[in-house]
Amino acid sequence: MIKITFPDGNVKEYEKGTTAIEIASSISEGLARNVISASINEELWDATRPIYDDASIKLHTWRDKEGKYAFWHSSAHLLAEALETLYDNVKFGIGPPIENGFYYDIDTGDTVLTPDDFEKIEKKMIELAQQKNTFARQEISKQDAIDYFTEKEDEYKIELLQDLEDGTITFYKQGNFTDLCRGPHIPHTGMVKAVKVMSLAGAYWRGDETRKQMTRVYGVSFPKQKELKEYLVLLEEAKKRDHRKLGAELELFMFSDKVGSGLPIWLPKGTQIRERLQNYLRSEQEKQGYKMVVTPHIGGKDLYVTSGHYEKYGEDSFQPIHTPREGEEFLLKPMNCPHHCEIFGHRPRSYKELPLRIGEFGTVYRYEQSGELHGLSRVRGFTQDDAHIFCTTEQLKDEFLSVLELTTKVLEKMGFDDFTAQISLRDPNNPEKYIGSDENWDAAEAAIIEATKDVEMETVTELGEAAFYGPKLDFMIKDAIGRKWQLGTIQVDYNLPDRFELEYIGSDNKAHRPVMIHRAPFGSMERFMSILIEHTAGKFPLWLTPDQYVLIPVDNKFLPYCEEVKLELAKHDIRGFVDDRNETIGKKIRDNELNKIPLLLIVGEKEIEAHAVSVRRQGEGDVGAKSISEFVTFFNELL
RNA sequence: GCCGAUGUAGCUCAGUUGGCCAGAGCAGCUGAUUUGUAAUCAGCGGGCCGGGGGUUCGAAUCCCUCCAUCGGCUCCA
Repeated sequence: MIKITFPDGNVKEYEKGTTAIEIASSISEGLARNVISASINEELWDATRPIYDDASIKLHTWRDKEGKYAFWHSSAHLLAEALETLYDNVKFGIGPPIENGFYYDIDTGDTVLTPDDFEKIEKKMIELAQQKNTFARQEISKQDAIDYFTEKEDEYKIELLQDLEDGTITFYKQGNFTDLCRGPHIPHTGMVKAVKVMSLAGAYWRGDETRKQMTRVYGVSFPKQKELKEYLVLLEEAKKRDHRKLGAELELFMFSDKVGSGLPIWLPKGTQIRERLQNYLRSEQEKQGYKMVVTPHIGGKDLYVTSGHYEKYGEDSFQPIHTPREGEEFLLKPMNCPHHCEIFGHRPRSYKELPLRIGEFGTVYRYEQSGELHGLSRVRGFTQDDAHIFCTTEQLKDEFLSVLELTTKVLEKMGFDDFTAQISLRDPNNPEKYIGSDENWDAAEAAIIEATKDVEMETVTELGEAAFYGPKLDFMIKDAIGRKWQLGTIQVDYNLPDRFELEYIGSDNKAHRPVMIHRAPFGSMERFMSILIEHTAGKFPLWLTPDQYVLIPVDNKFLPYCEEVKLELAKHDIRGFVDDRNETIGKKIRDNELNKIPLLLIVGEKEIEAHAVSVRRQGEGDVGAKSISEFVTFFNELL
């Protein structure tokens, strides 16, 4: 007998060689049917793999990440099996699960796959799935494995095998398809009830652009047909919310070939929103003692030689601007930090001035690769809601706390209430990758960890994701339809203060080097705007939206009353406009609904008599007539 | 930057064996209509068919090239 420990601490005895599925069925048959994989002693196992020793167990189903990954991973094998059945000479790279589904990188030889092939592939996958083939796990020696793929002439698998250690290699076989794989897999293919081949893309073998480009086939699969349908509806919804589409429709921003690609132009309505966001953040920052500055859009080449950016990015950036004076060169600024370092170093600083918080809505230019550009979320010119905090190591934690507080407050104000923080720390195995003393790193990492604990923020920690100059914290938010985005960031930097030889005089009357924190709650105005548009589907919070109401007269002879109401509302800081077009009321309502104006105020004879407006909320319909003062109260309650 | 797809009016899209003056709806303009909660009617204007080069008697349509956009890859100070 072996002892199995459950996540709640319960211990039960089972026969040696029992499987996770059998353990599940000892709890309930329903659970057994849904078990996909299991963690045995924190290691991912097949649910069908016999357990011979005492172990802890955690069962995974479709509901958890591990279960989904095993499910999609198995689906990737199924995809490979289908492709091998349908096409000759297909060679396989890797086929992992991803956030939403799975892919398989294949070398199709002379065959070219097109979207027209998707249906055929899906059908074959379902046909194979219905055979309810098990995923048979087999431990195999390295040589036997290489022999197998040599005979199959699959050089990609052979290359993968070269990097693996003998004794750790396993094959999985379902139906007629055998793959090199660590597992785990679902108990049998029959669990896959719905599949959709999503798209094709090129991807380099092993992510190396000097190597062969393979065809990456993306797919997604589900245990129920209904879930596939729901997923496709979600994709449709995401398409409707696409900020590039809404940005054009609502006239928030545009691009121009003549101005250049990746250089967004903010239109009046977009600008209004952007300025309101900035004003809000500015006032919150002022409460926390930030000092705003304005610095030029360009800086002398030496500035970036000092910062080290010239060496690192000079080649791939916008090239220097030359002047009539020989040898004089300026660069478009790719970040604000060097300018802010110059501000700090401008005169002697006392410890009494620290922490010194210098903020700027600083516009920067980076020559992103052409294939990277994407709407507002990846651009070549953008404005960071930047600030740099110069402080002592001892002040780090408190500064972190106040940045966390600020960011949390700001995000909640924008309607993002689901967010976590990712803490990126050093890779303990590669200490040489980082600059700065161990002491400083330890202190900075501890400060971040303690600060997030103090505010009870949910965090995930990634080792090795820190920048070479310091650890960082990134805010990850979940939007209205469940997608995750990375927003603002807080980074500790030991590098730039060093390079700029920044110093302050301590209470001991000696010079000390300050620590620098880079932080941007929004990240950039552009990127934040893109996420905000998709999160709200263009229905911005009332305080932020360009036009809060539109006045629609039943007949244009009531236009003077509209103007009167508009003036009165303006006195209460309520902004909007009168739709004075020569159109029917039905048309005006339709157009303004589509433009997502939050409040439609309809007025005619009746309203004029009662000094009122009939209120219609966007997307919700008529909510009845209100006197002007009632409307003001109603409005303020909506804010 | 790399792979693949796409590019026709402000927007959404028709338009292939290469051939009459390149079409529609919406938007725009003009006029009529004066409207009570999601599209009033009529008329008009609008296109170097992404740019350049080529093949051809003839190119939106075929070829080359550049640019942009989209989906990925790689990248993101």
